[in-house]
This record gives sequence, structure tokens and C-alpha cells, in this order.
Amino acid sequence: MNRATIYSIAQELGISASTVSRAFTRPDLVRESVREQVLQTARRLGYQPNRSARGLATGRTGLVGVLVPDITNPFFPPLVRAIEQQAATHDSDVLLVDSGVNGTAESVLIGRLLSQVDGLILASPRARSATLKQAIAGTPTVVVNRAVQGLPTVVCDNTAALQQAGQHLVDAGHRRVALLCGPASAWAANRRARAVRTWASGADVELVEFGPLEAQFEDGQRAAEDVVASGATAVLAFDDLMACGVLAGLAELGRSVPGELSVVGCDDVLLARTLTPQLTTVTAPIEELGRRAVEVLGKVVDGEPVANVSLTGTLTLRGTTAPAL
Amino acid sequence: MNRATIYSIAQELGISASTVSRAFTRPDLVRESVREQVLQTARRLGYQPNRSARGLATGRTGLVGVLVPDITNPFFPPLVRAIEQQAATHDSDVLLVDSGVNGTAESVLIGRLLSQVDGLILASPRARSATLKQAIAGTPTVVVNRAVQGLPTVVCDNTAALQQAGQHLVDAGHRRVALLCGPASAWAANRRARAVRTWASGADVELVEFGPLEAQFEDGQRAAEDVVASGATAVLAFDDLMACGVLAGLAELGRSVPGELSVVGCDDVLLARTLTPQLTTVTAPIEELGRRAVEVLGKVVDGEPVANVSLTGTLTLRGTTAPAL
DNA sequence: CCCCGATGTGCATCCGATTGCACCGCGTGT
DNA sequence: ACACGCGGTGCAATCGGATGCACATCGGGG
Repeated sequence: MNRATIYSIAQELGISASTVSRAFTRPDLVRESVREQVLQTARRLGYQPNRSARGLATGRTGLVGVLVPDITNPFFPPLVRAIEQQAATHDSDVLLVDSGVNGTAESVLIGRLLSQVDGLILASPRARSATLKQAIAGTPTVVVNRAVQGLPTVVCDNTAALQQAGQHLVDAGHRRVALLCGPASAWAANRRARAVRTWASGADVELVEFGPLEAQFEDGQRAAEDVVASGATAVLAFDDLMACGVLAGLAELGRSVPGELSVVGCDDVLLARTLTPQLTTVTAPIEELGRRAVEVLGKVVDGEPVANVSLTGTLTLRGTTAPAL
Repeated sequence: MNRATIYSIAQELGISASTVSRAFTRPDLVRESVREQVLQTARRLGYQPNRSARGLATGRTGLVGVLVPDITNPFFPPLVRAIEQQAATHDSDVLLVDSGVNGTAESVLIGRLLSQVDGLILASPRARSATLKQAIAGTPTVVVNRAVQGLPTVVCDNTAALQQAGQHLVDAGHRRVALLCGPASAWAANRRARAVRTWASGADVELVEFGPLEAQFEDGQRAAEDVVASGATAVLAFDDLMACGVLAGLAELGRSVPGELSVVGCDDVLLARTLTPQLTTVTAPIEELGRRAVEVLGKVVDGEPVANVSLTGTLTLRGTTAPAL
């Protein structure tokens, strides 16, 4: 299928290729009637501009690289979709790469993306800050769900919501609360843990910590046993997936939720609502995070000044929390 | 950040750019010692070949376009990841586009992808066959989870497994089984429904059909009421997400699973194992589908002959099925 | 000692689109 | 009538890498 080029269109109309090019990229420079003809012929021939050629000439590829640690974690699909849709409004497409939860591959993958994207969105990256900054080598980059000194950042601050969640548990009579910490290399995990610890130190409650655990179902499931052994009557899990694992683990152990134990998740992914009972959790504006990330990235690419974005999560009470016995 | 090019490397070493280029793409044509120097200098300067330039010269972009109807449906993330990992072995990256469950956008999105990819993988596309074939305009394409006459196809045949599932229900004493059909425009939905109907017509069972429904949690949830009203004691859902919705709906109505009703899903996505009790379902080799799709696509791109791939799903008995009362 | 093939390199061209610059023709002001 | 401005247009260079072809170099065989 030898595709139409600006040259074939130009030849067809007896004009120069420059004019054809301009008819698309700088329509104001081309006489109305000519432009019409060009567009019409282009449509007839099924012309699609060659992105490689354009990229070579302009230095822009129209691609945004998106790096996620684990696309099967239900937090990321809505994020990716929001990014993709927002990018589409900038005529850009998404190059998706999954680094695996192990952060060591990130640098390599970032390197592979660098040469072919206008900018990068790093979602919950695990590598060390210095490593990241070295890897991106000056490419416009926005970090989502993590703060990296010196890089534009779009995060969701769950501190207040988590503390409300804790308070909600205390108000319900829970005096021994388990905290399931997320991956040590995950910024959000540390941040959430700190929020909870801060709250606990000032509340009438005993905090029992477990982890760090991976943000996976199985890790939560395995942790259930320890939670039960600890005598805690409530659980604050790093995220919904882990919370979901705990629920499953508790069920295996014959413990009822929210009857015997209460469980709180974080993020409010699809999973949280598919459970029965539905999961009490901290709702993050996931789509908004994605959109804002693209917005900020656009500014970085254009060399405009940018400010970090911090959205806030809100506590959503559902069915997995109840008064302690 | 003015990046290194083959010219800057060539200049540094006092050789021609062609040699540098060949050191990467045709290493056998370059003297060992020279190649060493080139690679070393390239590393030192942080050289990354410019994909646009390479693409322009070779006509290959190193990109695979992947179109999914809904990345938040847990079926697709593992598929996408498998595709991405397999593509990486071919030095290719994934351009991800989400069409939304409404198939009308597919053509437009395919058009956007065409000009920048070496090949397309269409996962569960919804548009009509003729529309699809017109939209891809000769670009190497593989269709996953659907058969399209004239296009290479990678599917999972669940017929036998679904019929086993049905038999499993009948053996457990169920005589009235609800079938929740998937989206009318989804090939897999029709195929699965047909498999079940065929089985039912030869079995001692009454089949009650509902739908078509979207492959979403909420649709399943809403359907629960009808299912209960129908007096069915077992449900075969189009996919796990829908099954999960039914479970939630049934719980709301105070019906216990598997005590009062049995539920069977399809695909065995992460969701199926996070439920309590875990979902009895038909396990699809999702990652394998992705890998095979890339494999086949590679052959199409290289002009080699290809055969359609049909994998098979297997019945996985878990906790949502039990003898009828 | 010369010729030959094999092996390495360089030169020039090409891929398709963008873009700075020159130019053309027309209308306007003087 | 002339210069000027300006909207439109074409020419040619450019982006970075790939590649066909010519040529240089070297060793070995006759």
C-alpha cells in the first residue's frame, strides 16, 4: 500500500509540496480555494501525514511515553485512559510501557522511550530520584503519584482522608489498628504510612504495622493471618488491592467483615465497588490526575513555567467498616 | 539537550556516518575494532538513535498499535502487558488506544494509528468487519478475540469449557439457568451465547436469556433482579466483570451464592480471584493470546504466511457454584 | 609481480514533511 | 507611473539514519 504523500497531492494539483504542507500546518498562509482543493484531494487519496517525516523535521513525535509499574493493578488503567484521552486533545498518542514492580528496569525502559517521545509521564516510579533524573536526561517529564525534587509532580494527597479514616475507626470503638504498609520504594506508601502514624500518635489508639508488602492481592491475603494474630480489630491497607487481599484472607480464616474486623483501602479503584460488601476507602480523583499530568507536561514541553499539582483524596464510607465488638 | 547523532559520533572518531550507522544495524560489515570504538563512544555520549529518522529511512516505526475497547475492563491489562513484553523482543513499543465500548470511534482511531505503526492489534473490536477492513487500509493487522474474515485472528475458544460449565451446573441439580449475554456487537458474546444454547438444547435444562448487556459491573448488578425473578438457580455470565456484578446484585437482594444461586463467569481475570468466594469461571490464557498476537503480527509484517490461532479456555471450578437446593 | 576476490569505508542519495527566504503579481498611495 | 506592501507560492535546505555503489586495502594464488 504505497501511501499518498504531500508530493503526490501536489503533483495531482499541479502545485508545490510546500503549499500542500502549509495547507495542513499553516492554513492561514494558503489561499482558501487552494486549501479546499488540497484537503479534498487529500481525503480522496486517503492521505495521512507521515509521522516519522514530520517528527524528523519538527523534532516532535506527537508521542507521550507513559511508564507504569504494573498495568494490571486496577489503579493504572483509568489513569492511562485519562492520559490518553487528554493527550488526544493535543494530537498526541500514548506509548505505554510496563516496568514491572521491580524498579530496576525503569531506567532502561525510560531510555528506550526517550528517543521517541516528546515527553514522559512516570506513574508511581520506584527508582531513586537521582537515577530517574539521570535517566530522563532532560526530557520533559511529569511524575504522577510521587514527588521527585526538581521534577514537576502531580500527586494526590490522602493525608487528611486517611486521618479521617483512622478517626472514623476510633469513633467506632477500634483501639488496635493494623497498618499494612506498601512497597518500601513507593513514595505513596511512605507518605500514607506517615500520615497514619502521625494521626495515631495523637489518638487513643495502638497502631500495629506490617510490611512493607507489594501492592498485590496475594500479599494482602497472606497478611491477614498476622493481622488476626495481632489482635487488631481494624485494618488500614496501603491500597484497595491489598485491602481486597486482606478481605479474602480474613474470609479464609473465618473472620467476618465488618462484623469482627473493619477494613479500609485506598484509591477507590473499580475493585472497591465490586466487592461485597463494598470497600470503605479513600477515593482518589484518578482521571483528574491523568488529565492534569498531561496538562502540566504540555507546559513543560512548551517551556512554560509549571507548578506542582496536588489533588486531595476523600474518605468514602462503605460496607467494610463498622463498630468494634 | 542536543542529542548525539551518528554524525557527532563519526566526527569524534574521524570516520564517516555510514560506518557508525552500520556499526549498529549491520555489525558484520564493520571491522571489529572500529565497531568497538563506535559502541563505546555512543555509550559515552548517550547516543540514542532517532526513531523518526530511522523510521523515515526504513519505513518501519518500531511501533505496534493496540486498540482496546476498554482498558479498565480487567481482561485487557494483562493482554496489553503481554503484547508489550513480546513486542519488546522485536524492538517494538506499544501505542495504546482505548476506543471506548462504543465501536463507532474505532475507525477514526485506527486511522490515527495507521500512519505511525508497523502493525495493528485490534483487541475485541466492535465495528463491522467491512468497516474494519476498510479502516486498516492494508496495514498489517491481527485481530484478537474475534474472527474477521480475511484478517489473521487470535482467539480463545471457550465453547467446550462453557459447555462443561453448563454440564457442571446440571450435574449439580440446576434445571433453570440464566444466560447473561454480552454486547451484541462483541463477537465473543455471540460465540459464547451460541455455545451455551447449543449445549442447552441437548441437555435437561431450561435456558433463560437476558441481555445483551455491556461488559460492565453495573450491567451485571442490575441484571440480578431479573435473574431472581426468572427463578433461575444458576447464572452463566458473559464475562467475569458481569458475573461479579451479578454477585453484588444478588447480595443486595439477600440471595446467597453459592447457597441459593450458582454463578459462572468467563475469562478468569484478576477480579475472579479477589472475590469471596472465588468465582467459578472459564480460564482464558490471556497472556498467551497477547504473545501469539504479536508473533502472528510479526509474520504478517514480514510477509510470511500465517495461520489463525485458536487457543482454548478451561473450566476452573471455584467457590460460586454448588448443588441446587 | 600482477590480478583477483574479499572485506571495509566513504560518498551521495533518499525517505517525507517543515520552513526560511526569495519572488511574483496585484492593488494602493503619492 | 513608480515604489511599496502584502498575501501567496515555490525553491531548496534541513532533520538523522539507511543503503546502493564505487573505491581502497590487503592477502593469496598463479
